[in-house]
Amino acid sequence: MGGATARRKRTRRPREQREQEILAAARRVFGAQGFAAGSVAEIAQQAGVVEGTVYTYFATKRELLLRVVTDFYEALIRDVEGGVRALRGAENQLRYLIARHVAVFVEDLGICRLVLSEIRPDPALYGDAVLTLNRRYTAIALGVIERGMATGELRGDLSPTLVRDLIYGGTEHALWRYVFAGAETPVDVLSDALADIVLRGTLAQEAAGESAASRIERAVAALERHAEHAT
Amino acid sequence: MGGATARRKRTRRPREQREQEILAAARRVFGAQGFAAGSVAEIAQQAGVVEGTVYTYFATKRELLLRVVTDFYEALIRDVEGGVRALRGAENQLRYLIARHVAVFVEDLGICRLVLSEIRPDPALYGDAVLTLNRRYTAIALGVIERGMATGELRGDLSPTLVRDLIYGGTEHALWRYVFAGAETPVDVLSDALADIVLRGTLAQEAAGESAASRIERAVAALERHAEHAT
Amino acid sequence: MGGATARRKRTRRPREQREQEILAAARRVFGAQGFAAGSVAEIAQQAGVVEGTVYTYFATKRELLLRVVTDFYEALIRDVEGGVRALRGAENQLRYLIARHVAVFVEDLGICRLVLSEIRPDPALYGDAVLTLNRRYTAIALGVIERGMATGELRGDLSPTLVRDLIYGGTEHALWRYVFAGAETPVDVLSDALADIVLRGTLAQEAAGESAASRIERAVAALERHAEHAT
Amino acid sequence: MGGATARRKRTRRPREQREQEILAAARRVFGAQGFAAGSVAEIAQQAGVVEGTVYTYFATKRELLLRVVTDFYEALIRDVEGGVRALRGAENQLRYLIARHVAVFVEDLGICRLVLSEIRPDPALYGDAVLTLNRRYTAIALGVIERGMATGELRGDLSPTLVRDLIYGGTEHALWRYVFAGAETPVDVLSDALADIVLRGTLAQEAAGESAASRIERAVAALERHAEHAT
DNA sequence: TATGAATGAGTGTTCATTCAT
DNA sequence: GATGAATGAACACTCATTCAT
Repeated sequence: MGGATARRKRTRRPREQREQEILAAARRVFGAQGFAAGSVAEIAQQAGVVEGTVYTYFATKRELLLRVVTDFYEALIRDVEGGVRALRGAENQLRYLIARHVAVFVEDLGICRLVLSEIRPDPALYGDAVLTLNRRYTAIALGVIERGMATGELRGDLSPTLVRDLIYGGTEHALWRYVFAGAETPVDVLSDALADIVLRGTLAQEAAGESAASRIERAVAALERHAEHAT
Repeated sequence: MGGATARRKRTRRPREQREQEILAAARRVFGAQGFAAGSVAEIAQQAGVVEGTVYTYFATKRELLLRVVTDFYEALIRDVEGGVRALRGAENQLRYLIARHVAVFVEDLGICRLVLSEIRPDPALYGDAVLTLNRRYTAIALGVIERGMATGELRGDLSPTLVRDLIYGGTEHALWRYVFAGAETPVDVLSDALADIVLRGTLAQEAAGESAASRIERAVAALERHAEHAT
Repeated sequence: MGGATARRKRTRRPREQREQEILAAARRVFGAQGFAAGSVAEIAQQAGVVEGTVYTYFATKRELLLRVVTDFYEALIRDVEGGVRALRGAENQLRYLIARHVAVFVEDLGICRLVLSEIRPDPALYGDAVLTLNRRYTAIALGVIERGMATGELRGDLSPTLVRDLIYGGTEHALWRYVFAGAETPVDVLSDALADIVLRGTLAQEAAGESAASRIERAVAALERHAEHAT
Repeated sequence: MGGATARRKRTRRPREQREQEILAAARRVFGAQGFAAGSVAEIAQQAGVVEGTVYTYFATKRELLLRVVTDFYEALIRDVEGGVRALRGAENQLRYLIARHVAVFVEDLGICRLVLSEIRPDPALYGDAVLTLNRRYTAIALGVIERGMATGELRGDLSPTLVRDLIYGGTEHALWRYVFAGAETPVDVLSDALADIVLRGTLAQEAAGESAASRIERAVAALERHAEHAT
């Protein structure tokens, strides 16, 4: 009729573009609702296609999920590797890595939750692909730590992998609190505090009267904590 | 044997005992497959009863899950609180807490995975009961840290909650590696190493004491950043 | 122990009395929730016995229902037969029957709804027993009508059964409106109005200027209608 | 035939047609067994589809029911309104309405039973949609009655809604007898007889005109009763 | 006789996947 | 290649009834 009701033009798009639209929709849906709860029907709808079409691009729901996660990880790794290369010194680099990890968690909470809560615990999903990507991602930190130990900037008597686990695990754990509380995450403050613990430890220096600097620092830290709680 | 279908003998047990059998089955099934994937049908089968019977003991699948988790947490808390009371000194107590956390993770991986991956992210499951229990559990570490800071045994310029997050998060992260690798977890070695990092930090001593100047600089910078946020 | 917690004395009651308690509970439950929705479990609980006990008194849920209905009908019939015998004249008796029917509907709405909505439509429930009772009940009206026709007090050219159907059906239909509206039913007014229609019909009298009486009557009826709508 | 399980050929039909097939099946099943007792499984089977297919057309069993009833009512209302328009005079129109009501009850007993016995008593089913339709249907009779009273063709001293209740209620009641007896319903005879009673009443003429005195007495008594209630 | 734990067939509903068009 | 109607197996949950105690 050529009437008002927009008769959807059978949009013929390049295959590549359609695929990206479906991936974007899947990322939104999986991020918001998780893998199990997010339905293929909704992904199709958000991508502006029909359910069956999704299956011409991705053989199964699982495969679609893995592509979403893979794409996410690869962009992240590319980005972080660049960032590390631009810095000098293990401490600087570790502080950057922690800050970046905190930031990505806050920005892409949905995907992070997806990986941690649904993919990682499920052997059927957490296959070689994701495992490899995760290793590549955390290997960045591992490299930094190992080089820091080699140069003597970091203590050499600790397991590098454990240090790395502490960084990522501690970060995630700390972030959950903000997520559950529904509070705005103080990204910078949190990153610094985490880095401090990992780098300097929690034991008081044995040497008494150590330094004016540390006393000032302690005062600042107390100030920060106070401010943190006040907000 | 010989009969086509093993006609279940209708057995009768004290209520308390049946309940425990169902709880044990639920713990196995939920631990192995998770909450969503674990079916009531399988729990019933493993408990040696019929599906309907499960519902005479627990009103919903969710309620059954919560009982499983509650029972688990309460035994754990009782145990850990006793352990901490028996020790003196923050370092000793933290080392014990880390070791115990590692151990429980290894022994009850299924339940831990369940709590971390399914209950915690889902507001419908993560209700007051589990929230309270989780707080009680992590509050043990928090108390140890705060007392350590008060006595001066631990550095007082760190956020106690962050230290706690680092302990639990780092532990969990480190353990996943063994889980995925299917490797036997070296509980003692791992516990000690984690404790070392948290307590002593990763920076080499020279670096830690490097220069008053640089530490003042960093402290001021942090102060500045924080002031920006506050305005 | 003899403790505070009232250890329920194994109440040993005469069989007859237990049966009455169960019947009373069943009447409440079926009346409030209907046959399908009312569960044997709840009836047992309200009767203060255990599910299995119900089945030592009544073989099936259906049988229990039928006893409830039977008891209800028999008391009703006994009562109404007595009432009719005490009156003289078909008109008086019909007015009484209508008023009584309206009243029982209002007082025992639950049971009436049960009979009309669940028993009557279901051949499996509406067996000989209820059918017979219903016939006995409506036969009272039938007898009145037939005797009225025989004496000439009522028009003889109408089907007695149809007149009866009109009385009962019209009453029920009119009452539903109040039930749905949740309004207090004006029992007396409604009874009279129904009786008027059945007895006098709706066609205007052919004879003009018939009577001062009918004009007054009409005015009163209009007044009533007005009041009815105003509340 | 020969095959162990009749492997259903996957057929494809225009959406509209499938929907009608499912609606027809639902009408049969709900009509025969009621809403609660009729299962989606059987509807699907009778429609020649699989259970899941039903849910691609109707979101819930309840929605399917409402469509069945809505479709039924709308066709009925359309038909009856046309019929009334074609006639002149309140008596003629009422006779037509009664006859039509009797006929529809006989033809669509299942649906009528459904509406009266399951939908109307259940607030969850008897929502706005059905309520409105039912009002539209009975409003037709109401309009006829009111117009008849206005023109003086019908007695003006009766409540129009009560007259309507008598028509519909009496009709329904009378019909149950035939239904239970399993007898062929004499539609025409029944319609005429019902109309006679409603229109002319049952009192013999002498009685109807018996005495101005007694009628005045009754009217005054009614007025008194009503005044009591009003205070 | 009374108990109440146990049964098991049944319910409506969901959704990843397939395949005729 | 794209479609979307159709599939079918699975799920949590209910409840009248049975029967070992």
